[in-house]
Amino acid sequence: MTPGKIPPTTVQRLPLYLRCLVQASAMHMPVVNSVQIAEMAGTNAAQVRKDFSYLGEFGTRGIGYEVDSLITHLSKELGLTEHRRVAIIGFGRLGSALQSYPGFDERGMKVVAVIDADPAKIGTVSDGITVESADDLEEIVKRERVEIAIVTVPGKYAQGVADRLVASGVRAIMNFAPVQLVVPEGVEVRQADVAGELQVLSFHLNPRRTLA
Amino acid sequence: MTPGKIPPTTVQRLPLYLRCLVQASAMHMPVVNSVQIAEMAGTNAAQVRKDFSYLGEFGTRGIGYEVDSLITHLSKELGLTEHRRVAIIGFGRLGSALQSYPGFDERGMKVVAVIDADPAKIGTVSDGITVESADDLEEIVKRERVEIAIVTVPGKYAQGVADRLVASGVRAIMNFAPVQLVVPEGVEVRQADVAGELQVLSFHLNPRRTLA
DNA sequence: GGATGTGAAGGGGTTCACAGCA
DNA sequence: TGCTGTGAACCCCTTCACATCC
Repeated sequence: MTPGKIPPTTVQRLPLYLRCLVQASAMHMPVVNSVQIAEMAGTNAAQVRKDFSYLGEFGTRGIGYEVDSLITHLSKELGLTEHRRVAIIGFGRLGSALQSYPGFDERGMKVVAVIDADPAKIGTVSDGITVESADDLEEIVKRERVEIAIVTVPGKYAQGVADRLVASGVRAIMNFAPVQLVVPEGVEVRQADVAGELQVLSFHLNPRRTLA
Repeated sequence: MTPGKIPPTTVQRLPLYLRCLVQASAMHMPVVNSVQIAEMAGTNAAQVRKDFSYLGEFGTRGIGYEVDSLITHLSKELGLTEHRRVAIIGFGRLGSALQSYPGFDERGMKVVAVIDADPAKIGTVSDGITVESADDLEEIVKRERVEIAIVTVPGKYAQGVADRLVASGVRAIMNFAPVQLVVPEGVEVRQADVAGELQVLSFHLNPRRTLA
């Protein structure tokens, strides 16, 4: 198939595949087939092949996929050829936990700015990065060429922060505040709602009628 | 429609609706219609009505939905009539950030145990809860009647922890480690992968062919 | 009149099954 | 032979449009 359009559901699985392939590479497996990838990723082989086929023809019939080459392809597809420049807005417990998360660096993310509104935090240094004032959000975003923003401010401030981020040119936001952000066309938001996820789990705990 | 089976996609939206309704209640709106809910939730009115219809007939034609009554229904459906008993396994930065997250209590979750393997942390008290040893995981889970476990241990320990949780009777796990957990039928896992989410955002930043 | 509840239509995503190629 | 790549079938979810009821 000619690479052209990639279904959103496929995009969502790409990071998972990438993780599995890196793992395979670390285990010195030069080649893997779709069945093996499916096992690692917890899906089925047909799904894996279909997903990869949207990106191009990377496999060899009768053999499988060359791991390192596929890692390169996926990384390129995900825009991870160089680290993405990330800002964290809101340096509370969650924000600081995220800043020091080692998985970011390993997976193509680089935190380049940390912003908070609390004067007691502003100016403190954490992991080599100085916490800066929310007042200066716009110039910080531009100065650091921020590509992705992680919002961990209290819910009532989240929309305001998002508006300023968008106005400053940010086109990708990960929101941990439990509010639905409204953003213009062309800006991508992903919502993280831990309490909501736990509520979904809670649903399944109920002794109930079976699902559809 | 006779309540019977609820599509997984609908279940995933229930926490969102609940949040919106609580907000509407706080704004002293006694009744809302599907258009208003859709606006708050960022979906469309047909979706809202269809979702609610899986749960029963809660609305009044020509009027809309009585907010407080709908909150009660949704809470019941999500199994939140009393707080769910949650354990946090892995008291690193992320685990401790989650423990002190006020949104849990507001939304039906109660952290009843915190477990870690680090002797330096064991015995310390945080927010009224004593950090206990991972060695005692099984008895802690049973003693506290843990219903939902949040796993924030390093990736290489996550599967082992999950196995022990399942063996102790836990049937709902929220996993923050970047590994795919394998669990028996009947155990529900939700995967939180922040780096993966950022990679999805990164994909959308690429100047590229349009999506399907 | 007005908004719900719901069959029916429409659109995607997943799975199947096999053609195609090393 | 063996595994990929993919059209087609299948299934589920979303959206539409309207009958239904307050």
